[in-house]
Parts: sequence; structure tokens; C-alpha cells
Amino acid sequence: MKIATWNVNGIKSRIDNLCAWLEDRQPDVVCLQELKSLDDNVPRAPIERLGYNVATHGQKSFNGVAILSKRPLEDIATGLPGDASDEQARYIEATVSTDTGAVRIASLYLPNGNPLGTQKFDYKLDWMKRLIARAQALLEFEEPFVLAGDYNVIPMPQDARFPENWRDDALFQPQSRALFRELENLGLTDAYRACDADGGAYSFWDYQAGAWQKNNGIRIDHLLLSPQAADRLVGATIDKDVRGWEKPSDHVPVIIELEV
DNA sequence: ATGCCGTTTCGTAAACGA
Repeated sequence: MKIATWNVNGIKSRIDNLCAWLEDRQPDVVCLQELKSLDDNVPRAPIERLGYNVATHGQKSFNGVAILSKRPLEDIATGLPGDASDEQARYIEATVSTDTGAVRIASLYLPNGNPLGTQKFDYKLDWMKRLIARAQALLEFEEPFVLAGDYNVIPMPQDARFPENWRDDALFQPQSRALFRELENLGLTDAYRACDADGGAYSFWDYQAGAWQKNNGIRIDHLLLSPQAADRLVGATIDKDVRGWEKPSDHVPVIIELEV
């Protein structure tokens, strides 16, 4: 089963790109972030025509996440537990069953957290603590699960072309990195790193200042696997070429292959 | 560097992103 995560930066602006990519790569499941669209305004028809079921948790202008799947999406749940007052659409979960078992899959858009010293950074850290609690709850089942999305965290210096440029950024703060490690230390596996420990592979290049041309990138889109999912991991790739397409998102898809 | 670029909105400048 091929499972991908992709921050599309606006589903309405990216629909042609997305459909061309789906048709060519044929992923089984895709976790999307930054739909920037209400549920009713998501262009479902062209996606469904390609054979995908679509579950969305949308929001006007900002945020918004979705899961696409060739197989049916079961037990869809929206919103990250732990704060009933949080109205930002950043989390959706669903189960995909195969002949050999089931995988619980989450599409998440972790808060950016900039600028430092504001409510936004506190919100990021609080959200990460809630994600840790959700991961702990899912681990209780001892089943395969995948937490896929835009984490807005650069885990290690080798995940940035110029780590010193990110020293004062929420994505590379010690607190952000420590909470990401806490998530891993529960027993979750960073699927891409497990397949390529060298560093120097990125999933985001800013639109500004020729970042793509200079390969000034960062790796912030991650798929974290439960032990039962990690046992079935056979490969992970970053679809870097997509950043060079016409009218690209600033993020590219990260894809894993699970033997399920 | 309040910059750069791109998306969105009861728009035509401002908010947000990373």
C-alpha cells in the first residue's frame, strides 16, 4: 500500500496538479493539508473520477485537511482531541482495510508557531502535546497506524540546507524538536529517515528568494509509524520533481510503501 | 529586511504561511 502526504497549499489552486499527480503515481492513500477551503468548496468530482474516496475537514481560507483513498474510508473522525475550544481544522483520521488487515491513518497539519514569544508558539506546543496524547491512545490498540502530515518541525540540522537560518524560527526551536522526539520516543518511526538516514533530503522550498533553485529546503513533512506499521515498511521517497512543475505547491509529496 | 512569493477573502490591501 502506497501512502502519501502532501501539503497542497490550496486545493482549488492545486486541483489540476493534484489530479495529474494521482493519475501518474497511483497512490492508495493520500493525506492532504492546507486545503484552504470549506468542505463544500473542495473540488471532489475530479478526484472521485480517478477512483478515490474523499474525506475532508475543511475551513475557510486557512488550514483544512483531507484523506483520499482508493479503498473505503471507515470510522472517519475529525479534530484532534484534547481541546474542545480549538476550532482550527488540522486533523482527520480514518481506517483503511485491506485483505490482510487494517491501517488507521491520520492527516495532520501541525501549527507553524511563528513568531516566537506569541500565543501562536504556545498553540503549537500545546497542539504537539495533544498529538502525543492521541498517539499514546492509538498505541494501546497495538495495531498499524500512520500519522502523516505537515509537522512544521525540522527534526535535525541535516533536515535543513542552511540550519543556521532557522535558529530563531518556530520550526527549529529546541522545544519543537524535543516534542517531536518525545513522539518518536513513544515508539514511533520517522518512515523517511528510516529509509534514508543521510540527511539532505527536503520536502519544502519557500516560494521566495529562489529557494528551490538554490535547493534551500527543509524536511518538515513526515509519516510517523506505529511499531506494527514500521514492521511493514518497505520504502520511502520524496517526490521532489513535483516542486519543479508549473504552479507548484511549496511542499512536495512524501510517499511510503507498506506491505499491507 | 516591514523585503522577496503565493493563496485566500463579503477583496482590490491584508492576513497568513515557513
